[in-house]
Amino acid sequence: MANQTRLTDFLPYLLSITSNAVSDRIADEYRAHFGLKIPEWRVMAVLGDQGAATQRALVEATRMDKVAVNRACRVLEDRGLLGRRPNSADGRSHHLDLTAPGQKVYRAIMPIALEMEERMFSALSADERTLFKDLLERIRAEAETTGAQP
Amino acid sequence: MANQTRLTDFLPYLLSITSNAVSDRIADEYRAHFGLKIPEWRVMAVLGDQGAATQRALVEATRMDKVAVNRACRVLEDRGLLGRRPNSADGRSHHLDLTAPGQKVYRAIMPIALEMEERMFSALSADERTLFKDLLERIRAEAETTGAQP
DNA sequence: CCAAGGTGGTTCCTCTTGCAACCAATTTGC
DNA sequence: GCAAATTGGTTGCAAGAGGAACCACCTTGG
Repeated sequence: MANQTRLTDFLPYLLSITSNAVSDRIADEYRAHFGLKIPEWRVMAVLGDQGAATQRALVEATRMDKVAVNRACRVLEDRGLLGRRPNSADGRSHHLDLTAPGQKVYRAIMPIALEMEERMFSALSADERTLFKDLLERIRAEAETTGAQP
Repeated sequence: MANQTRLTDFLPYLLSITSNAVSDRIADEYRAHFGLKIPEWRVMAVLGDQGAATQRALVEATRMDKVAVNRACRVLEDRGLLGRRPNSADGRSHHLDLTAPGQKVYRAIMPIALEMEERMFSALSADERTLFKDLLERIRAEAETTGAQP
């Protein structure tokens, strides 16, 4: 076992600084290419992949706060990348979907996103990436089980 | 290869939400037990392990912004957990170190921190943890090489 | 039906975070 | 030995994130 009193050996610390390094790098890229922030990119990714959704559905799909989803949607709507249509089944919400320009941007982003992921994780083999995903999933599941208590 | 157009298959996304889940969980714990935020805890961890240091050294050790370090130190100082002594070698900076009460808190925190890490990563075997650390290191190195350009 | 409670969405406010400008002290170059 | 550049630290500001309160609409129980 390594010296477990060193900050640089704490897994949560390593996880945090690695995640930050990757996020910063990616945020720069999205902003430079498309003027999109990460929340906005996430919303587009879900809509482009799954098609129309309500904000509620987007909150679940992106694991973001509903306020963050709302803001991202409004920005995208203002830029004409996203449209709202009344939800006949529920007057409180709308169906959100990419507009034609939105889909165009989406199709332009995807290759860049994949290429960036490729570059970012080029240090890992295909097997290692699969394993890494699996480890992350298990850690997250564990971290989320012991939730906050009122 | 998995469907690479799903947000939930993107490694940066998985990394981000996992890191957030772990960080939130840990932040709750530190606040509940000691009223410490993560930046403050990191400073204490480094000082407790390495002994006295300047803010500059803490910035490097914790990979936090110098402003974050400064604020964390001031909070700890106000609580009497950390002391400043003039740096005879450089009048601009001070040597910061844990006070006696600070060391007491440090010794109380460490077991809890280790136990929390243990609980959080209990889904992983010892080998998997080592591997996970290694993967994180490689990813971070890669993400940091391609830095921002002016 | 209609009152009470629940839910999607929005706004407001607070707290945190990071950058940029700044001050003081030190080092470097002439 | 002093002006210029550098560095450690501090302050101020502005953007981001998240919580709580709120509105509009829906659902359920009497």
